[in-house]
Amino acid sequence: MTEPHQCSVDLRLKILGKVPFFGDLSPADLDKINTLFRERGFEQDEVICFAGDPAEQLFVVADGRVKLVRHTLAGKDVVLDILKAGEFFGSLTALGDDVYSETAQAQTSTCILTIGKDSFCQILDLYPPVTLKVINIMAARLRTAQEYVRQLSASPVEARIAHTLLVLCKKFGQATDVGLLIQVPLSRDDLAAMTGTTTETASRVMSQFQKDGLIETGRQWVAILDRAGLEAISEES
Amino acid sequence: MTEPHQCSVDLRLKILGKVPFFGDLSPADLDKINTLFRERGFEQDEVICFAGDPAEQLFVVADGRVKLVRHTLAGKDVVLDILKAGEFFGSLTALGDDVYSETAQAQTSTCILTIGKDSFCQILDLYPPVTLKVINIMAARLRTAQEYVRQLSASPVEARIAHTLLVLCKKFGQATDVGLLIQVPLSRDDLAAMTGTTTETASRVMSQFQKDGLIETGRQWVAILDRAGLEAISEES
DNA sequence: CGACGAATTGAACCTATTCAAAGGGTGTGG
DNA sequence: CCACACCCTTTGAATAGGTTCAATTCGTCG
Repeated sequence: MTEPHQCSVDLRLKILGKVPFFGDLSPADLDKINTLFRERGFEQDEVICFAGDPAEQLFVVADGRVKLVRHTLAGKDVVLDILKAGEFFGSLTALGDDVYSETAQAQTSTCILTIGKDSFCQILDLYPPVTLKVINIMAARLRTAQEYVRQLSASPVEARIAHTLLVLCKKFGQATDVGLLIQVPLSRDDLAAMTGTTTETASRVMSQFQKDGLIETGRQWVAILDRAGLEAISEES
Repeated sequence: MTEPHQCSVDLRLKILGKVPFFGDLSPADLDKINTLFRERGFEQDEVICFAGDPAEQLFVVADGRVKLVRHTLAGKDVVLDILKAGEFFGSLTALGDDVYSETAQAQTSTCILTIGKDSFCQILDLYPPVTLKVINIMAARLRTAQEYVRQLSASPVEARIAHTLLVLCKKFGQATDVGLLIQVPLSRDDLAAMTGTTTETASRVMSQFQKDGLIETGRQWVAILDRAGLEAISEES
């Protein structure tokens, strides 16, 4: 059931074209770049790379969902982001004795394209506009992380969960007859790890949201009914 | 007393050479780049750029300390970082409808070098290695921000304050006869805003640390006496 | 249908916040 | 040079928001 994904060559090209920093390249260039990537499939819950391992690869999600996690000594994990097709993770440091700073785990069955950091540097050399885009994306991610910090510092749990739901909705939302369904298997545990709280508290808040008619939710799924309502809560404090 | 700083041309070149992404350039190149920068002085507490303003400049700290702050609706500020000479902030997005995501405030009297984002893009065009370095620095900052997130999510106040003191010590510490003195005017308010807590709690924790012989502290200053002790606390949880 | 993992709910507990008031160092003006 | 005022800091007591631990219910997959 959860067989590792495989992608056709066509799909690979399409995915690489969707990667933000390759978007503007010609098909010929994309084709050349494509040859530098290898492909690997991962089953659900399988770990793609471990925090602390030497960082030698850059990964691009071709299909599926990937969860970026930081571990703590006490075993309380923190989920930093959930990625979809076209997004990348792993080593972005051209050189240095670096290790992966977070663990990447397949949240669904997944297909990943990988490239060695040397090859990636070659690409940057060959296509300067790509480099600029990479900087822009890094800047955007930095801003997101800082916004995350602000929320953790200053907002109560309710607001953080509401905000997280909205972010997920924007990224993974799909209109259905039960509202905007978030296309990610999302447990209370995951949600807690994304908002810096506990499973129980996440559950309580979600129950309340459901009672208030803001969302519809069940085992590993969430649908948003009232975006404006969630926005109001997310701005509390 | 708190006159805006001015820098000599020599100092400017020295500072620009210290900026991580210009470090490897030849003196001639540095000189050329220098002409693209303007200089501005700021007094203590003066705001250099406001969060929300159109982001058109990149700033480099030439002298002094600069505090990066995010504001919340409730007026509870969050301090994201404190910068010293050679560090940069402001617009790093080459293009787009962007605004500054945080307010930058002079924590001491300060000299700042500024460059328009177009000029900065020119530099990136001319010196590809600079671009790579920028990516590396962005990656490092992203990692730092994510570590910050992890701490806020998973560690108690004591650990976060201990950790912050260690980070500041590493960056601003100077050996004196009262221990490693942190060369930044640091109020309990600032510390609270850096660790996502309140002034009162920060004060209590600092008092306890002092009682335990870990630090020596007073009005707007801190010295570290026992690094290992703080490290032990920062790893709690 | 049965069993396991996920989600819910309750109650006690605890950390950190809030509100309030008092103490101290610094720098300024008389 | 001293005194006052201001701001930073400290401390206390009450409160609240969230955690923890434990038990139960629910949903989904095999």
